[in-house]
Amino acid sequence: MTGWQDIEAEVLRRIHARDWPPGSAIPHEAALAVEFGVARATVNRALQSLAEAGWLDRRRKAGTRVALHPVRKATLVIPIIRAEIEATERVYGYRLLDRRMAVPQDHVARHLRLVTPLLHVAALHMADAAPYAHEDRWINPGAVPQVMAVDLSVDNANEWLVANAPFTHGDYAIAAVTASAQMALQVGADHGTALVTVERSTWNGEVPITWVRLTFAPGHRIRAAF
Amino acid sequence: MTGWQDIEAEVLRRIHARDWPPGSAIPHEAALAVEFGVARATVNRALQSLAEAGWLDRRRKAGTRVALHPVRKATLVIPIIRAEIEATERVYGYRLLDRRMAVPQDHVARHLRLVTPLLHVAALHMADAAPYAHEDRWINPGAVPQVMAVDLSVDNANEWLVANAPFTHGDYAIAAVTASAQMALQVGADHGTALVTVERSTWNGEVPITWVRLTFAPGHRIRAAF
DNA sequence: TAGTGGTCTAGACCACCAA
DNA sequence: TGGTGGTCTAGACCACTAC
Repeated sequence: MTGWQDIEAEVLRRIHARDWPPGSAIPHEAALAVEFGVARATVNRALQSLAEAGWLDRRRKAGTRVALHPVRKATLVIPIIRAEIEATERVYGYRLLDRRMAVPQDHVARHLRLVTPLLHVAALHMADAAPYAHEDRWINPGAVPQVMAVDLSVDNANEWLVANAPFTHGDYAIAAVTASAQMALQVGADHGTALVTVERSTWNGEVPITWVRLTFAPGHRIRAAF
Repeated sequence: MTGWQDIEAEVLRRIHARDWPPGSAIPHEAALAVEFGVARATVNRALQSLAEAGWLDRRRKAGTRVALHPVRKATLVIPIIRAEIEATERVYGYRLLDRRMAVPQDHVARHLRLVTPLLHVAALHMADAAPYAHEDRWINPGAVPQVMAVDLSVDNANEWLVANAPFTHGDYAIAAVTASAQMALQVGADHGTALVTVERSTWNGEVPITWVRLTFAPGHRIRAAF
């Protein structure tokens, strides 16, 4: 009846109720284990979960304290664009705009720490035949040589890479840009409209895989909950 | 020598190395426990961690499989603006622009499910005396009556609420807007510039606490790693 | 219904670090 | 240096669900 999630909920209740105000120390694990009538490992599991969520600060010997600034974290899911569109009952569409080997622009080269020619891909993702997002991508063929043989007018790079290019980590940046004349045309916006962009790069250890900038159609919102 | 994090690393290595390709089943906990020479609980800890990170799909009876689409999650830290600015060695500044009771705009009222008058606050956050972000906030005095007595020209609402208004959850939306003439003036942009906005609402159980929209100065980027 | 993951226990030892 | 959290173990029972 008393699982670690019950204990987590009760501790969180006490934090919210200010029984244990921010900055204060809470009883140590052994004491809570006695109070709740469970093994210490069970309390430990609950408190670790709360610490990971940012509610508690735990240090050996110093004990456990309620976080002063509950640093909440919102989790952004990095989606497959097709899935994101189909989740809202719309029909996904895709069109390849460009595919060529080229030396990357400075900011891409610097970010990926590569100056060799890369595979450049431009494409458009559509929802119910309306533009959804423009994709501007550079792929490192040194990391995924097989990509050169893929017909990217059929398989889109987004999905092919997810399925075929393992990565260990990456980074993510969201910004706002004013639509250029060309981009306005692509995403169905008026010239000068503000658009959301997401830039992402992924790595496999020290090897850069790809850099991509998605420019979304006007009105796009990136949502998260916490 | 063999802790759960070592096992996590080894499993992740096998996933990256395609020893266990996406979609394939991996050995069950008991088998891995034997292979690594540890207790099943230790293997369980490692696999749970990987499942939470999105690398594995686990279901009772069905076993554990490598995720087909490694749904990576980027973690957005929700910052105290002062801390964000001071982290880059700049001097934080704050100016209250407006404070009054008012009936909220439609979209705010709908979002918070409240039609009563709320406390409206407008303020400017600065970094080294340059505009950093404009804050447009509505606070529910029914949830935090003490806020009415706070001198918001000294204590900024952002920090006061974090320290004094416990919340259980919230939501988050990022968008791009074209700077209005007035907003352009506030954040030091040209009229028509694209600006990043972040809208956030927080709740304490069923009780809405506050809705806020931050409009950042031109060029602002929201970053995350994964 | 049986196989798999989810969790609990009681005890133990260790790592860290504030006092 | 002692108190605290971090982790491991061996065993157990339970919950879920594919078959």
